Formats: sequence, structure tokens, C-alpha cells
Amino acid sequence: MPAKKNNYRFEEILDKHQLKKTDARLRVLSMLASKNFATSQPDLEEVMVDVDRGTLYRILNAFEEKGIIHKVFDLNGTANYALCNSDCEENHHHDEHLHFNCVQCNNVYCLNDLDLPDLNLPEGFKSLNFSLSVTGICPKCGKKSK
Amino acid sequence: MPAKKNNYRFEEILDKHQLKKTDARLRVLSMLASKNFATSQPDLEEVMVDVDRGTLYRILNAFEEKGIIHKVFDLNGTANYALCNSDCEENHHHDEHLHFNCVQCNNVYCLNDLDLPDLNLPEGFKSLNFSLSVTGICPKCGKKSK
DNA sequence: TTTAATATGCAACAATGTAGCATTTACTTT
DNA sequence: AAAGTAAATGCTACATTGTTGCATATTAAA
Repeated sequence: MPAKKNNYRFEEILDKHQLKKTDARLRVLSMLASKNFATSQPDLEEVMVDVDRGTLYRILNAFEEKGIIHKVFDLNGTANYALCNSDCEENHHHDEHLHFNCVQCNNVYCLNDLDLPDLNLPEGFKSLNFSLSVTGICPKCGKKSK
Repeated sequence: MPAKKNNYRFEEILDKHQLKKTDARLRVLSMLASKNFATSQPDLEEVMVDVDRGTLYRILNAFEEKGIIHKVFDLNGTANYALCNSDCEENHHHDEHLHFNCVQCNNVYCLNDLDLPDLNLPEGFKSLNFSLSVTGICPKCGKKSK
């Protein structure tokens, strides 16, 4: 399977993190970038059947460690992956955004530009990071059922 | 293994949901009630070695459907279980509380009594439920590292 | 073009979760 | 107290998800 055209951006990302530009990696990046919601592990595997499953896991783990993608678990505990904001650094993610998990299509949307609440935790709890996860009906499924 | 004493409360819960009072179920309930943080699937299996794994899964699924317990996935995607608020109804949970996941001991604490934020989602998204998940250092681990 | 580091494929494995079916148990009704 | 029934359990087999070691292939640098 040939590499996609217009991969400049993805090649740059790999370069920046000293990862070799391989076809499998570029395809993962372009798949994650092509949707406005996160991609589930099973979906990824289906598209990437021609690459070894172990390799796919290694690619995803490497991307996550480098801060290129982040992982979200949906309602069923299935892993979903999405590209990070550009300000994520290695081993120090900044993904304090809202994840919306549709109960119908099960898609996970990353809604970045929302005011997030101030937290006041009980004595002794020190927060490093947080994620707000909302379940409900997404616009696509809402339209369908009307 | 004999049933624990002082199980009145747990027997009542099972009665209320028309579940038969078995030793395994009472033990699961008393284990979940004994800690102020959620219990992971592996921990649960370790304590319940003498009951079949399949049975344990069935117990947990039944409890969850009845609204007796709820499931939270921790940072690693591992299932964790905790008793619900008493106002959870069958197939209609009300667990809009905060889950605090300690990055050190990995425990998940359910912090119920917090003001939760008002959400204003983008056009078209209808929220049914939400959960706020915070990662950080819990009081126990905070003390240790001092 | 050669080299060295790194990615991949393959195989084996561990962990997690589900389902069918025979047997046992809890609870109801005599 | 005994019998009957619905439900729960144990067992087995299986599917899915994720990891690891090692040989081979590929990328990118010298």
C-alpha cells in the first residue's frame, strides 16, 4: 500500500520526535487526523490489517509517549486514540479538554474550546491533570433519531 | 468460607433487587464497602479466588445493571468497582461525582460531595451524564513522599 | 555503499471478558 | 419438612486485547 500524498505535516511530526518515517506510522497519523472524533483500537486494527498487530501497538505507544496522540477509554473500556494539541510535550500531556462519548454511535469527540471548571478538591488531594467525560447523544445521532 | 457477620445491610440490598443471597455476592459487597476507594477487577479476583472467574463477572454485571455498583476505568483502562449512591436506580445511574485517580498507588477515589460545573456544550450535543476524572496524588501517597 | 540504529513481522504468551451447558443452591409452596 | 422451580454457580471453551523476544528488514546517516 503506497504512502498517502500530502504527508508533509505528518512527516514533520515524526521528524520532530526522532521517529523514522515509515508507511505504517504515516497511515496511523493520517487516519487519526481524518476524523473529528477519536479512533478506536478495533477500527484502527481493521484499517491496518496489513501491519502486524504488535507493531501497531508499538506505534501507538510510541506516539503516546512522545505526546503526539492521547488515549481515551470509552464507555466500554475500549481504547480510543486522537491527535494531541500541538502544545503537548513529551511525557507531559496537556489534554485537559472535554471528551464527549455518544451512547449511540459510541464515538468519542474531543471538545477542546470549552471553559473548564475550577476544582476544589478535599484536603490532601493534589491534582496534576483532569479530564471531563460526558456521555450523551452526539449531533449526528441526534439528527438521525428525529 | 463462611459468610461474614453483620451482613444485614448487604442482604437487604440483594433482597431489594431480587437477587438471591449467596455467599459470593455478600462477600463482593462487603469487600467494596470496606474501602474508601474503588476496587480493581484484579484485586477482586485475587480475594475471590475460590469462586469461578466467570461467576464473578456475572455478579459484577448484575450488580451494575441493578444500580448497586458502578464501574470506573482507571488510567490503565482497568475496570474498578465501587458501591453506588443509594439513589441509583435500575438502569439509571446517578453517579455524577468526581473520580480521583492517584498516579502513584493507582487507587480510584469517589469524591461525591463536590459542586460540579455547569456545562455548555456545542450546538447539537445532548448530555445525559458526566463524570469528572482527575489524576494526581492522593493524601496517602502525598504523606509517604514527604 | 556501507553501517548502525531502529522498525517490523512473527510467534508465543498473559490478561481480560463472554457464553453454553450441566449441576447445585436458594427460596417458594405445599 | 419435603418437593419443586427459578436462579446461580462451576466448568470449559473461546474471543479480544495487549505484551515480549528474537530474527529480519528498513531508514537514514556516514
